[in-house]
Amino acid sequence: MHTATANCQAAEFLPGDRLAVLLPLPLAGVYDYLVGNGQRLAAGDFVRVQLGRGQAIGVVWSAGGTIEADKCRPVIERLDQVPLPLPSRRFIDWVAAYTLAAPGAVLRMAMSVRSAIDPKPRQRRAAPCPLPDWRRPGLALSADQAVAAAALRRAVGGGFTVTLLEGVTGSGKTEVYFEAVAEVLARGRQVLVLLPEISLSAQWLARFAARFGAPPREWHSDLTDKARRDTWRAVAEGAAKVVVGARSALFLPFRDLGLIVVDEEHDASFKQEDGVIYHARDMAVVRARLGAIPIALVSATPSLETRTNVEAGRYRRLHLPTRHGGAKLPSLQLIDMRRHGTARQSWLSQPLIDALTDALAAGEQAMLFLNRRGYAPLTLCRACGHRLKCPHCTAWLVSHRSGPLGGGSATERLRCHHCGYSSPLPAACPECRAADSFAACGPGVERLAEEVAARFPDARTAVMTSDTISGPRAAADLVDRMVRHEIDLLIGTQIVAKGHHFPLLTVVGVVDADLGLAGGDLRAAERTYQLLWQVAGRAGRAAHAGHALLQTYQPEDKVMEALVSGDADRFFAAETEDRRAAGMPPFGRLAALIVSGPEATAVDRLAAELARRAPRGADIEVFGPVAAPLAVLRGRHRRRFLLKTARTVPVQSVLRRWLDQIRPPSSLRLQVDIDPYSFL
DNA sequence: AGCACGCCGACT
DNA sequence: GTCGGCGTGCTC
Repeated sequence: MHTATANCQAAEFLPGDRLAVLLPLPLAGVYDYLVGNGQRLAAGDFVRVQLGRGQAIGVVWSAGGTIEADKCRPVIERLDQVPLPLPSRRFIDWVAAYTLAAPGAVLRMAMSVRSAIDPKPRQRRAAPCPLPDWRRPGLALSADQAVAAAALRRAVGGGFTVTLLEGVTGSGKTEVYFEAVAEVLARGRQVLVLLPEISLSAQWLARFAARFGAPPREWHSDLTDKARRDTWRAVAEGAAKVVVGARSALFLPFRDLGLIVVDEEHDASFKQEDGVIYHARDMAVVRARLGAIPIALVSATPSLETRTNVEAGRYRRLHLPTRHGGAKLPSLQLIDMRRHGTARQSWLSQPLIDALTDALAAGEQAMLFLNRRGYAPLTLCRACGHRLKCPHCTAWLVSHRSGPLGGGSATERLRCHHCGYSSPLPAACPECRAADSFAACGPGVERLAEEVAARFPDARTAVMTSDTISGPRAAADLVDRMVRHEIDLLIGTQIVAKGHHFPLLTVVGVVDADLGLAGGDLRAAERTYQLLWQVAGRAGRAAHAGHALLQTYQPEDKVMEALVSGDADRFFAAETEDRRAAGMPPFGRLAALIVSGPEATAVDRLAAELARRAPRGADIEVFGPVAAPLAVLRGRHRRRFLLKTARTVPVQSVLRRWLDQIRPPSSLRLQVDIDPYSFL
């Protein structure tokens, strides 16, 4: 572990000194180098060093001394680049220690833009960007909003605090935290706003520009190299004042960060599931603490973890209980599918059809939500019952009948949603050779669109999924078409649940409200509640009353009852008690260990060895090994362990002691997931 | 992550 | 007989 950063303030390293350089590579630790003649170096400096036969750019981390001086090579040069600030360095160390990732792998996330750091790739100076103007007046705030905004403004400049800003959909949370943003800008410091699915937030960007007269800097995977380089440098130099980004923006080298906002803090996409596995919301709180700055967690349906922190007095809570501008929350109605069964090849019940008919007749818009991409989730052979499966994963192939951009090309393809495998529908059953024997089972959004087209031939419909949206522009286009009422009925996956605002949308139908409840992981109920509440909240955000209709086969389920009653507090209180009783997070700790490799026997052998050496203790339980639910993924066989401990157990050192005894053959991978959210 | 070294198939 | 596949191992 490398946590030596904090004690060297502005210590200078002089020629002949040994120093530790962190390289943005998944190495076990820092590498030692010598300060060369005429060099003066300090922690945080970007330096070019020799590594093997080649060169690499790294960051001076601390004093060296782990390796004999005669093995050390001199630093080639110090790069003319703003040094990586201390809070960023401490954050990298902290994340590495917490996630058990190599520190260099974490640094790599902070140095993702080589061309911004290395002067060798030619680059022109970026043109200056217009700055957000905090002096512009904001929208008029309601009394509730004004109280919350004043409290958030007071938090700015007051050191580390965590504030939950909770408010129903449409209550104007964004305008409230914009006031805190204005306060930070007035003080000349920087702001980071984390959003899930940044590429789909054109409406957020428009609101920001309307409030501050200039766009924020964006940070996400769809950026061009040039935009990425310009923004990275502007953040490092302090010229970029507001950055809105996906989770990786947390690792930008902010020169003087003054506030972090995590919008939709409950959103599961803040959990990074590959590479360095971390939860951006939790790490954002750590980043705020290390920077001694406030952080606001914003949500209509805060996570159970955040609610628990509020109850324990660790976080403060600001609440916006009503919709802004007098809009009413939608009515919410369950449709008991045991009574309102549908005809075969049909997924819309009569009450939902009636509601859609009424909305369309009134010139309003409707939305159908089904969290399943493609045409049908399963294709089977009518002759022998064979199910078409992915050759590389333990998963059914999903049939897709639309072209990649939603065009209705007639060719049917089968796709694996886990590995990207794709093939045409075979001419005959690979098992029994029967021809033309395939039957599509169950609905995806494409098939739902087919039913809608048959039932509402005059309605203008569109399907919104990651398959029909190729990038931020396509998403914005579709949202615009919806806002301009060029679409009557929008069909979509959870992409449509995100914070879009459609004034004419009055009816939301959830085709399969039970979908998220299967599988029974510890957050299934919570997640389903949050998702369905968010989807329902799309309805009736302006002058018109909204109605949400949820088709369910288990209307007596606690989630469904909570949604109809609107009593979120009681639902979360019950969930919290369940978690407390079971010693589950946030009252206990979980870590997952996943062994994977191309050969099942080798994977099992390593898993057995891990099981033999599993940690024991009063407050420690180890479950496994078991085959992962996705037993084979991308051709790799997978076995899982789950480590469950009391809150007081230092789970990282337990894991380290466990794993240090084992040297896995290089064809096998051992993945640690601290605080797992996915149990696949 | 690169970039080596290292043993087994199709070519000038 | 070589050129070259990418499997494993190291870089201060």
